[in-house]
Amino acid sequence: MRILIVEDEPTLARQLRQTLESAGYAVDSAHDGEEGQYLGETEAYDAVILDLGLPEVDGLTVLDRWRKAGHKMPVLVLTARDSWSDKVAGLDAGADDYLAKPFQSEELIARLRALIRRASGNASSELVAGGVRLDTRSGRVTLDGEPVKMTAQEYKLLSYLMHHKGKVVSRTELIEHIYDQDFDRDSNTIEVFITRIRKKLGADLITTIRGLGYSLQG
Amino acid sequence: MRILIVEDEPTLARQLRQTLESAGYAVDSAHDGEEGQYLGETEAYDAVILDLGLPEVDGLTVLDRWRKAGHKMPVLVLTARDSWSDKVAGLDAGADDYLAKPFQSEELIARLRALIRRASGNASSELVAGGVRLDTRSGRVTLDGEPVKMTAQEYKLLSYLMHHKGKVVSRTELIEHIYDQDFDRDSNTIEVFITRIRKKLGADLITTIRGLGYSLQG
DNA sequence: ATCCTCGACGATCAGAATCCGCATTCCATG
DNA sequence: CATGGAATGCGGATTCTGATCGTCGAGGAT
Repeated sequence: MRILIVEDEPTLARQLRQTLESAGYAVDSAHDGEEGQYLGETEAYDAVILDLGLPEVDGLTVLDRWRKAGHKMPVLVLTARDSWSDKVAGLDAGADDYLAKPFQSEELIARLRALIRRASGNASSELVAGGVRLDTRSGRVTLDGEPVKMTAQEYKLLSYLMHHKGKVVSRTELIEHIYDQDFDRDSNTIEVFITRIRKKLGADLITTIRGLGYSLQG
Repeated sequence: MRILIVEDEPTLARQLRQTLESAGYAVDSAHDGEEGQYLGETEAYDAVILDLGLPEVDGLTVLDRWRKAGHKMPVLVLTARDSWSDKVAGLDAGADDYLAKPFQSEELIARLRALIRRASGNASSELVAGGVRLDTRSGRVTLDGEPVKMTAQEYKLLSYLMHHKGKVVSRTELIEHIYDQDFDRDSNTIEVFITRIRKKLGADLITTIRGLGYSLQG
């Protein structure tokens, strides 16, 4: 999953990035509203963390423009503590959740997870396909009840597929959602990791649709 | 389906081509207005993506000339962000849709699909003929409810026929819309694929009109 | 009018060429 | 040492080509 952070304050931005990366997300960050708006329009994110107090273009404006342009990705808004009006305005402008600063990283991660889950239309934090279960809270994967050890990258790939069960996911889409901005687009890593996942979880789990991409059975 | 890209900026042009090709379109590209105009007049496209800011001949001029010459293919105009006047002028000159740069590839594909669908007079993204259903979004085909596996080329051919249900489609037309510029025009591939499609979906679906081409029942 | 013949066009098949995905190995990094 | 990413060769699926076969229909002969 790939996240965009729009936050001008360098310390907080760095801290956020670290938290998210160690939770297994691919992270891009923007330091002002303009850059944030641009990235949000251009790149494919599974969620955005948006600070409302920004230089150049205000956070609310950015959010509003995204929504008007038809971008539907979940947005988690960061507000100053007890800034009730900000919160209301944010929800009005189309925020999906909000969090008052300061906050604990666990809470951020939890909310983010919930956001992404809701966006993909899943009710529980446990995703199931065939004999495979993936718990997004603990990051554990089991096959027929037996725990399976996954590496970070394998997990990300599998998780994205399971979030989009039934849909045909192109290689490009996978690359866009698993890696951040600068990544060599013609490389066969995706194939390699698909192979590795199949080796661990069985060959039937992931179906290849030749020329289009991969798909997980509903 | 075959698309013409008229875009002078090499990076964007390449990126567009890649996106479209991986979505299964045949792509030609022109790097300035003159070339674009020529191709648009000469070749048969199912849609055109036209950047307004072009060297040599301006995009609007090109569009205007096409329309005056009676070319009716759907045109998706790319405008600079918030360039309201461009948008208005574009729509005046006969653009069918517009998209502000920058944009996400997914959105481009979605709009293109909508454009082509509208042009062929279909309301939904699902095309039906006899017991055969084709969903242009997911790229799946079913016969009497049963999913049928189609190869990329078979799918393209079928899709074109279904978009032009009832009309008699000549072999030349099929070649022009399924392959891009450089393709050997005297080859019997079309016949081969027609045979294969009939084998998968039943012989009655596609009628041969001797000397003219093929046709799908309304 | 009916039948026959011939030519043109379309259908089908088999094999060649090509493309695409897969596995494996290797190297870099931390 | 474990992991992630790059390079390579293999193998099967897909596409294309060329050859052959079948069929339709025009037009002439009866």
